[in-house]
Amino acid sequence: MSSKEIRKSMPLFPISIVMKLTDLSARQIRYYEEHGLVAPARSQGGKRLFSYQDLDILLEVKDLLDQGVNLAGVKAVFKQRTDQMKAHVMPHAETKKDLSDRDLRKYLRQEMMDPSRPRGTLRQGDLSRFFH
DNA sequence: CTTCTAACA
DNA sequence: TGTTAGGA
Repeated sequence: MSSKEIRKSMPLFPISIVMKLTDLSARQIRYYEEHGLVAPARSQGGKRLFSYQDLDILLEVKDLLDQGVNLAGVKAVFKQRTDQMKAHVMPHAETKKDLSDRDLRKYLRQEMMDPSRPRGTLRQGDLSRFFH
């Protein structure tokens, strides 16, 4: 790992700072952590210490949420991204999930707008569940 | 005083 | 998500 990445993952700020920088409530930040979106380090006293990397992730989560994507959608976006990285490092494995963030969101919106799709029915496996 | 977990008039 | 209780 590069020294740059090491610094970006360095545990630096408490939740109060992250709240101001992301405009997210402590409740939301902890909630997103529960869902595995971020994994802040802990101080000896058990307090969360966020890195620039955590901050970056939280800012994007905030952005996606503001755009109407729900938590499942945010997870999908991140998963797609990690899968893409894996495919980059291990080109051999199946090169299926190489969609860009834009393409994925475009696809999801398209599905959501489909008139033939029964509205107001948020069942499991339904793509509309990635939105509001 | 700040943050944490757990829980819900 | 907000809020609150009870601790650390």
